[in-house]
Amino acid sequence: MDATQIDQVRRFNRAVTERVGVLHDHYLGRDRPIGEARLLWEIGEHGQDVRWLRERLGLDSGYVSRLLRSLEGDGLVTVQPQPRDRRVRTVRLTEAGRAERALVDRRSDELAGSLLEPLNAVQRDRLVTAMAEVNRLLTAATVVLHPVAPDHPDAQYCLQSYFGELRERFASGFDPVRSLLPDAGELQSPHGLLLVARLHGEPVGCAGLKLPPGAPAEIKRMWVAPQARGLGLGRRFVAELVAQAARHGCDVLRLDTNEALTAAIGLYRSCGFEEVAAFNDEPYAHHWFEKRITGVPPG
Amino acid sequence: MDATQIDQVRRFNRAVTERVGVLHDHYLGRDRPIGEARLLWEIGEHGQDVRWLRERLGLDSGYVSRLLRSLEGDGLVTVQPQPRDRRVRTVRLTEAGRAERALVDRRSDELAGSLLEPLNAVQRDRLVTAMAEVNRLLTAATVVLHPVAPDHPDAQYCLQSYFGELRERFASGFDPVRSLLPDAGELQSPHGLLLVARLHGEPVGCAGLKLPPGAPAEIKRMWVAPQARGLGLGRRFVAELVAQAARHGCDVLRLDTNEALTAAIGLYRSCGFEEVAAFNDEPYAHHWFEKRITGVPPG
DNA sequence: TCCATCCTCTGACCTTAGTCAGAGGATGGA
DNA sequence: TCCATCCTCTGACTAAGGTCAGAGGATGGA
Repeated sequence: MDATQIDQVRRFNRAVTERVGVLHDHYLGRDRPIGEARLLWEIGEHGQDVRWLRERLGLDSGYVSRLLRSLEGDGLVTVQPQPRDRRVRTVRLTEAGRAERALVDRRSDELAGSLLEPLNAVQRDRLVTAMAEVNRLLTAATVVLHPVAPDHPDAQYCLQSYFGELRERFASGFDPVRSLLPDAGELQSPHGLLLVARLHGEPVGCAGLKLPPGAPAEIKRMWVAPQARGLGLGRRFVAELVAQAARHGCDVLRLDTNEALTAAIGLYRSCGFEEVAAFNDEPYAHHWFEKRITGVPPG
Repeated sequence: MDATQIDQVRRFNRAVTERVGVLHDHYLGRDRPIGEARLLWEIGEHGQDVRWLRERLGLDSGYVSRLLRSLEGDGLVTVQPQPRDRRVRTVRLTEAGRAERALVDRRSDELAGSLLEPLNAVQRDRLVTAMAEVNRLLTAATVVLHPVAPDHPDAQYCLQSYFGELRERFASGFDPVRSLLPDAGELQSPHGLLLVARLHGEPVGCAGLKLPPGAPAEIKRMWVAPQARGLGLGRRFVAELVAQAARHGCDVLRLDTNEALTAAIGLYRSCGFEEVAAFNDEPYAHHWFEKRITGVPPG
């Protein structure tokens, strides 16, 4: 990360917060405070529980309540107790609220249009392409990795999704019972660890590391949610597990994988893993890989 | 401008205002309101007049005054009358103010770093490249074109810069008196027009159009400031002048140019101009171009 | 020298965007 | 049935970020 890069990022931040930011508020907040406009937007076509809105926008309950009273006063929303749990209240847009939301929507379109409008076709294409790239990489940078216990709900969600996907993709199907699965204890300190990747708090991937004493460390159960693919998350998991294994004094990292997982195989190769003879009798494995990790620089 | 593009721009706006915006405030406003932090930043190392600051940040004079009193109270700035005009007041950073500004600077670096930090080297390169592209094109989209009178200060600034540049670049030098220069009246309605391009209010280019009755329209005095090159501004000028000429019922647009202006010659060719025989005896011209503009679609 | 204009400042006022403490109804498990 | 807990709401309060009108000194041209 050199100074030129930092500098470019700063120029970008300045340009974007000034231009997009100012326009954003200008277009969205034309006749109501942007707090209300955002709330109106998040309520959506089908309504939402108040507590979901609070969570989503990260606002104080008293404040949301006041914003809702204001929208209610303008006849844009109705608030009613949820039938199933009458402590919770559900907000729904009225006809007028729907129209108002459509207006906000149209203004967002106008804002986007005002950025593209002065440009010619070639420039527009380039701008949109570059924006998509920035988006993708900012999203990638927003993903955080945390070690969790294998029985944590987020871990369970990832592992179940992982098994489900293996079932679909393996030619032979997949039955966890037949596989050499590390049990919950094996992916916990001190026998190993399990990382979960989260994007905006939602789990979007996992990767386990087995650290058997006196034997090479082993990557297990690496999975990336479909919506988080293309962000370089697999590579980041591998880099992190390499660093963790090195920290535990391992000098070899290995793994087994199924021939159906072509993207994963490509990833391992490009991360410097080399194919070796079978080192276990995992019935679902077709390929075994190994990488020497001593002296691997971190990052 | 199709719906997919609009959609991508909206996704970009959302991602960037949320992520960069939130981080921005978080880093900048850690111990003082961001209004003050911005002001501190804009004062800069060498001080600024109060009225320049007001202009630059687009703030009310009373508000700026109050912010300055607050910074003054914290011992970060001193405000003194400007010697040349004692109505104007000049703000300067104190030693403490300089230190505080350096802190803001460091935090901006941190913010930029926090966006890059989770990425690997390849991703960082790509992100920085894409940000530069977005920056460039957003800047291009921020440039506005306006018709002005040739004696307007902004027009004069551009024309003088243009002549100065010709003097340097032409092998034979350049003396306005020897050239077939359209006089001020010729680039004004109804005999023609002069466009000035502005970026954040600063003039960054000009382009004139002569509309002689019964003769082809002619492009004159097209110039783009060095800091605004690479934004497609020349092409935009040409497109706008084509549209204007067409609106005045012209079906042919022509121009002459000097062999030293290779970028301009390339631009004219790629805009569909074709080289023709000399149609005037401009002493500084080596190439004459012409373009049929009837039925040219706008934009 | 006078007067209109310019620049800055102050006081009064406002909205937005919150925070915090506690009231009060609804729920669910003991 | 009771009680702790959950969810929402209200009232009281705060800071930030302004706007507006007018005061008052400085300036410059007639």
